[in-house]
Amino acid sequence: MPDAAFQSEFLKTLQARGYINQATHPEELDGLAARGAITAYIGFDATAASLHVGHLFSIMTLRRLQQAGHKPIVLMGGGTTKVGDPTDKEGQRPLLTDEQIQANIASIKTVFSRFLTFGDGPTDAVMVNNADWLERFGYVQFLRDYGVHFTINRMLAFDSVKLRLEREQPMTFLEFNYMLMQSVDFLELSRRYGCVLQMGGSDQWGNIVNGVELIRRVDGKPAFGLTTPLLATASGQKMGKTLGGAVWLNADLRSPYDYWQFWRNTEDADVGRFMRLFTDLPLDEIARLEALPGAEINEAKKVLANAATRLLHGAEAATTAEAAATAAFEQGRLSDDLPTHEVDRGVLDAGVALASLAVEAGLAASKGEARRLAKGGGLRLNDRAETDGDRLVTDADIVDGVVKLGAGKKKIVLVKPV
RNA sequence: GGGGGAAUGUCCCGAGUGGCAAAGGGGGCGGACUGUAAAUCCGCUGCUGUAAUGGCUUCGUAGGUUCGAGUCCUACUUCCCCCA
Repeated sequence: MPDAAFQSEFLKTLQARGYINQATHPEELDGLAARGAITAYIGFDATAASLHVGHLFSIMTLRRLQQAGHKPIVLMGGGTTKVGDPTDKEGQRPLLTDEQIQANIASIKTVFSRFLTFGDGPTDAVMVNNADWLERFGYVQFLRDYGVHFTINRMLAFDSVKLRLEREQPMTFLEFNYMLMQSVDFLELSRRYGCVLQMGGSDQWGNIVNGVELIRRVDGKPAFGLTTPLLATASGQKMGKTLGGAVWLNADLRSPYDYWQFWRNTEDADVGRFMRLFTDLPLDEIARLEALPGAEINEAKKVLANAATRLLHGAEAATTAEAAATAAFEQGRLSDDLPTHEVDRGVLDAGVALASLAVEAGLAASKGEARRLAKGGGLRLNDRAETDGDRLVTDADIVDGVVKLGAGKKKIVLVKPV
């Protein structure tokens, strides 16, 4: 992106906070956004029961849009999920059934209301499902209406397709059509809502540009695309997977405490960038915090964790999570708000192997793994490393009503007899 | 339609002579050092079980040969390349 001085509040903010990777016709878009409210959308496919931290980038982009006085559209990919986006995947993934997709959409939906204000007002967010139009086309009609606007020559040149071909990996005709469907989505939203902008991750550039061109060609209407940078940590790792699995946004899959911990464990070099992207903290405050020297940067990480958790789970959950973390890590105390696993009192009366208990509590995937963890000194029982995975855990190990299990330094589960 | 090649530890890449739970790497997890950071070093990374030898299940699918099959044979599936 050129360092063009944007006029519109929206683009100024995006640029200042580091959301922009690429944009089509940036000056034109800026002018439009400066003159009045625009409508923009981002699509989300329903491939899992929850979105994860990687999607947060997109969600926050929509939030910025609304904050700047524009109208966001959340597009659920009920139709496109059935086809499967070939982008960045080496192979085709198994096709989901209608029921799975419906269930996923229902589960995903809940998260958006925390970041966006929905309603009927001019800048209220709306949620739509592309199954509403994509599933209504007849094959011949679809080909005649839209197929004529796409050349194979050009489609083959896009990265999503080119990479597959270069790696000699199969790309089915089904997936090949994803690009058309996404383009038609944009056209459809342009017609229904006067949507002029599609945003997305940088891997979506090809898909987005196609939509922009389709609208300009078919309807002669203005249309723009804007992509966000790929989200990676400063040390180059893909973001979103830490401490055992994806960082899901739904609370039932990843507790607020874990979510808080995820942000608390941010690398030093990422703190400023993440605060700009994932919190509403003012820029000058962020600049001050990220400049904290040495270990003081940990204060900034707490601010980040609090702000990010507050956005997703609410202020109360954030406070609770911080208190639990402070107690556990800084004071070595227990807090009821740590993740808890309940067991029958009888189990402890009889005694249960430590390894089994660790598996039950979710600290290890199998007993073998738990044993290895123990042997490596990574399994702790009431804060003492326990190298024997077969050691029986009994009533005698209950301290203050719970047995405290730890895997590594950061994962703690309280086992509570009931 | 004909000919040739390929599918490996359910995270990925990838070596593999009939004795193989299967080299190596990435990733992940754990330990040390630190600041709940990064970098670095060390260990672990199929399930299950013993103090320990063990048992079970894995190399595209299904059969077969063999004391023994990832490795050989047959059929099938999928993919790649060449010819038509």
